[in-house]
Amino acid sequence: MKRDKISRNVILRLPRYLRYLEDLRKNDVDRISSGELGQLMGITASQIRQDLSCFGEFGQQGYGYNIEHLKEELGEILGITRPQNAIIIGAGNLGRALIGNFPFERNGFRLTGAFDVSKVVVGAVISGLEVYHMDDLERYLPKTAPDIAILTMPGGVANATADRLINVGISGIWNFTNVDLKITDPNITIESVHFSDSLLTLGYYLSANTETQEK
Amino acid sequence: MKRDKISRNVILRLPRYLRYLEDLRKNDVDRISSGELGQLMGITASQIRQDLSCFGEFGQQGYGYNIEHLKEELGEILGITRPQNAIIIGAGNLGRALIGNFPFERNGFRLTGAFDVSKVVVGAVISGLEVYHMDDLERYLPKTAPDIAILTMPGGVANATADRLINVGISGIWNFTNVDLKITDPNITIESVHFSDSLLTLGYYLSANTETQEK
DNA sequence: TAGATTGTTAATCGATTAACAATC
DNA sequence: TAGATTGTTAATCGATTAACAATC
Repeated sequence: MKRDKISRNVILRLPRYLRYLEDLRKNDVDRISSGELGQLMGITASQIRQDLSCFGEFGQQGYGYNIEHLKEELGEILGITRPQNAIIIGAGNLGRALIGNFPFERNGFRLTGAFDVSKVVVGAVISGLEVYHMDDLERYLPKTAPDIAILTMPGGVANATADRLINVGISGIWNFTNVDLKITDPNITIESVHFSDSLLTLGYYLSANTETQEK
Repeated sequence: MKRDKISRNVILRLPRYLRYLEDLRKNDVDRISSGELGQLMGITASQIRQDLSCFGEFGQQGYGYNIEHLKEELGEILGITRPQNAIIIGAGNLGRALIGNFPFERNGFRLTGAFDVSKVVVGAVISGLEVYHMDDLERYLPKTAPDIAILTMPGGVANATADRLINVGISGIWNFTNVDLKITDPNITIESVHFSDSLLTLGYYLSANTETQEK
């Protein structure tokens, strides 16, 4: 597959496609045309067809797309069918929120362990998941067998922790700290969720709107 | 200001600029050229100068940018200096994580209340913030005076809740639910943090990498 | 079959990068 | 002053949209 050349913009739209398809299936809709889906999502039919054509031919002329089928193809592309193990570093409020509520399985991941440095949480079991001490990372490698790590600890130690995790063989990081990880290895995939970047953006548009109204 | 035409791509980079400038200030750096900053951030000097020129002239030929000054200008643009009131809807794990740990003040917001529907949390005080019942939203409007609402409740009720909040005068939403809010009013600003979209993206790149290696 | 809709090629639009005169 | 670096205009690159032949 010539996945190398597919632009990030396309990739970022795939999960949204999947969400809409899941919704449609829940409402017992069987098929949809790119035109209808585009209307639903607020984008052009062209864009949908272009995006999907990066990965194969999933539709049928005169019919559109079979939703169940397309949903499965997208799931395949996004790796949902090949679950990866994840460990979570930092069992504070955010870590616990993810452990307790986030549907990892439905997104192609499996939580196999949590790590922290605080004596208050180490040894605890949160929603069935054991919390180990960060010092024991290596000891629990056979048990946790992590493919990726989720960083929910303070940003100050994020880069040092990331380096350590990469050293033990992790290949991806889901980064919730408010720092850009300085990783040079191109084989390590990093996805960041920057809460404050998002909120600042909201702040910008709020201010911009206010100014417009004042005129 | 002709803010209307500024592309979203530019806006999304502003918080990142601000983060780097704050870091530099912490390290007692006073000035920086677009070339140096670009190197640091992994983007071109041209892009930085283009982005900033949307908002004004903050640099000086032959010198570069005064970091403290630019930092303040960006803060101004992002509205940090005009704090907005925020209420949080949903005092579950994620809500509590935000209440307890997120630096709202530094990002131009002030938490004035939390709302939930569960008897377990209503009436509680979390990190100094009172949790009211969602039924009492209107009653606490004078006290909370919200400009925006943060949605951390289940996705199923997100759209109904958003409508209700807009009815009581909110002008922005920071959406953590995994649904696209169906809001038609163009004066309402919505910023979403879609955890699972982000994780699915990570899953895609992990799969793509594996395939490449297998070749 | 006729109508609908795909996948894909071409045209357009917008965003990023390069270049450079202005000037600190 | 000479060197450095800006803000901005022009050139390039990439992404989105439009168009259409192929075909279910």
